[in-house]
Amino acid sequence: MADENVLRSIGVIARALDSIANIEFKQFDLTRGQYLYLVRVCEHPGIIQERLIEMIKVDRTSASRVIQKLEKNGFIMRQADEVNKKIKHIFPTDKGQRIYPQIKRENDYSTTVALQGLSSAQIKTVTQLLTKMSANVSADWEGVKKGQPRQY
Amino acid sequence: MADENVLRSIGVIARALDSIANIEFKQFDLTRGQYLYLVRVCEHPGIIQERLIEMIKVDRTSASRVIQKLEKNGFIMRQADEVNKKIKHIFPTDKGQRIYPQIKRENDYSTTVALQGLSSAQIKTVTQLLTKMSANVSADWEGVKKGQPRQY
DNA sequence: TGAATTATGTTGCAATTACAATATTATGCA
DNA sequence: TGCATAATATTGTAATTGCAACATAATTCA
Repeated sequence: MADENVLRSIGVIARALDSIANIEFKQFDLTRGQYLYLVRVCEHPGIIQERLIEMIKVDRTSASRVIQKLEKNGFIMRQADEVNKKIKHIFPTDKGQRIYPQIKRENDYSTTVALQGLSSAQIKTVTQLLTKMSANVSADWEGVKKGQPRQY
Repeated sequence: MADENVLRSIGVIARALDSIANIEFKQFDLTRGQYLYLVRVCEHPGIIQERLIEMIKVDRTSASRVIQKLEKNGFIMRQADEVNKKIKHIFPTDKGQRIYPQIKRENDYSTTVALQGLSSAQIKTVTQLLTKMSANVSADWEGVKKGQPRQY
């Protein structure tokens, strides 16, 4: 079944580029996994933890710890909501914002590498299809994380 | 830059489906990450660790430990090479082989979910493009893992 | 209106992961 | 032919990760 290679390729690309990014961001004092959160916080200042979790599909306990660490190390800061005592808004600090262009640059470079040899039309196609696939798996992830087994 | 969404979608799909798989394989006494190795060993009996590492793009120390654990728990067995004392061939045990159909079934189901709404032509296209992208990032991964910084 | 349920975030604990260093063996080269 | 280099795998260590349980607050519902 050739279709299975879709997910295998996705897994390989994700692991390879994640590993590369973690290694490359060590020079900015970002430890494993931190860049993933920091870049989203920079692009969505004021976001709350729950929205981040939904956006990037990570475990809530991992997110809690990474965000604590990013705050401790001065990359982000958290602000309580004025009305809703349950949520805290996350903002990048100056230090965090200064690193954002490097993360963008690395991400753009990795994208260039990954897309090498693809035409503009193919890039557009693969982008659209992956966006759809991402949306497709989203519901299953939420359900399984909430303890609802998938039936198959 | 819309192109950056390619890698973001890939990351989301990979994390979501990996998390789902780890949760679903707990019932087969497979712990986090183990299914990834076991399925490849079942499909490539006799493979050596180095080849597995290249195939799935994981850290060699992680691979060493996961394989040890899989052996300890009776899913695989290792055999020294007759000629080359440095390599060990990895085979699935009966126990390991019995779980293979379940891993395949889960993987097929996840593929079905991910590809929902895509036509056959689109599936073929995205498969081909992802295979190419996977090959594209492979060289960078090997270089960076060997300590060679990327220039950009 | 008050209890039940859901939402958001955190902590204890144990397992996993990866860096750095190490060990052993095979291969390359002068 | 012997030394240097590369290849394959492992271990010590510390950091990260996720399950299960927990805490607090908001929302739902009878």
